[in-house]
Amino acid sequence: MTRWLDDAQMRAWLGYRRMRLLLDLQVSRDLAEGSGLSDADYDVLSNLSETEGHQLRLSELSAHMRWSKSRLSHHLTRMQQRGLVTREECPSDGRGAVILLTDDGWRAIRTAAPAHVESVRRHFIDRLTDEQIRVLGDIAESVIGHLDEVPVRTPSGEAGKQPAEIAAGKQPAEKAARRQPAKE
Amino acid sequence: MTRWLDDAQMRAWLGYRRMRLLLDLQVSRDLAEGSGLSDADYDVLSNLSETEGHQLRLSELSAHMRWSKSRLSHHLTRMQQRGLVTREECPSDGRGAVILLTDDGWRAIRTAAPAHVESVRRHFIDRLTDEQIRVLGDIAESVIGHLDEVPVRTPSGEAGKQPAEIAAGKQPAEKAARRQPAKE
DNA sequence: GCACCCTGGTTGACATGTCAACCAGCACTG
DNA sequence: CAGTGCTGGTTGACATGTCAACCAGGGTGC
Repeated sequence: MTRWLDDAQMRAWLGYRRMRLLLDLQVSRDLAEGSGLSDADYDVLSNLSETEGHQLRLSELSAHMRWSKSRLSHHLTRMQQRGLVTREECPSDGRGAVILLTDDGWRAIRTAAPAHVESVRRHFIDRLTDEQIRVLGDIAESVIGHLDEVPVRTPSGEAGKQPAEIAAGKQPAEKAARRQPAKE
Repeated sequence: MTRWLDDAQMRAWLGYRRMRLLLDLQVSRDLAEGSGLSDADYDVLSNLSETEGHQLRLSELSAHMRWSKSRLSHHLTRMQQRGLVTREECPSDGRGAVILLTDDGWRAIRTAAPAHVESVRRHFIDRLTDEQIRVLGDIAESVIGHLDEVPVRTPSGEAGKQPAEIAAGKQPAEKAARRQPAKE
């Protein structure tokens, strides 16, 4: 006996789906036009830019982004060809790969960030009330909290490794303390 | 002078991004495992299933889904090979293509729907309070209302053709009035 | 040190999405 | 009804993502 959704639930779900469709489309388009970076590029750069030394093991990056290693590896190859990142051997683990943000990569994301935040504001943040922003934060926290427990689908174990942290701003860092633009 | 996001705004934006990442991943995985349908398949079938006669012009479908005609055409070719839909000439316009839901397609979505709603509930709806659901509906409405005005990016005009409608449940229809599972 | 297995990462084949070129059919003009 | 141009849709080339196979290096037991 299926428990279908009632009107309000349907409105929320369909609304979410459509918002997602339109919002992400618009924001990535703005990003790409303004900086030549794709959504995925920005995420990668943003994660790297936040770390100590602008570098991260491939596996750490993939775990945090929830990307498969394969996907990340492929994507890094392309970003590497564009000079945004480089790969280096890992000193402590012969198999490992350390991903390094290049100067160009660092410059790219710092340049892209302002317009990106502006875009996020225009299409999203500035359309919401403070109250809505607060509630949305709560909603995301609940949903994420639940899903983060679901192990990442891997053949054998290695389950829920990610900290339950939700935030962790993502931006060219620097501007210190107050986190900035970012995305996922 | 960039107006960076403050803490609450950052929490909402990053939360949204991460929720999106995890939630959509989980829901599509459930869907695929349970029914062999991809997210995209489900959307297409769902839109067709709601129409009079289970058919739609390709262009109407693409406009409503906000997919490019190219993408839709490619996807339909694959779905056609799997017997979920068929293409027919349009009687009123020699160039046109009418997309038809096949019996198999209809059966496929009706079969998939219950588990899909269940999945949406488990990972999303049931984790939220009524209040949160209401506010999320409002949020989506605002954001979508704004974005729907932005014309679909096409070489020449044909701008904002889509009705500003947000909802329009998406489900195997039938169960009449009260709309059901669905997804964008 | 060796057998054995697990882990980190890469790779190739294939699925899916994007972009631009293309083509046939409607529509308007003269 | 020829000329012109726009529209609906398809196609091929290429970008991106997924999946499974593979491989080298690390870790453990002996």
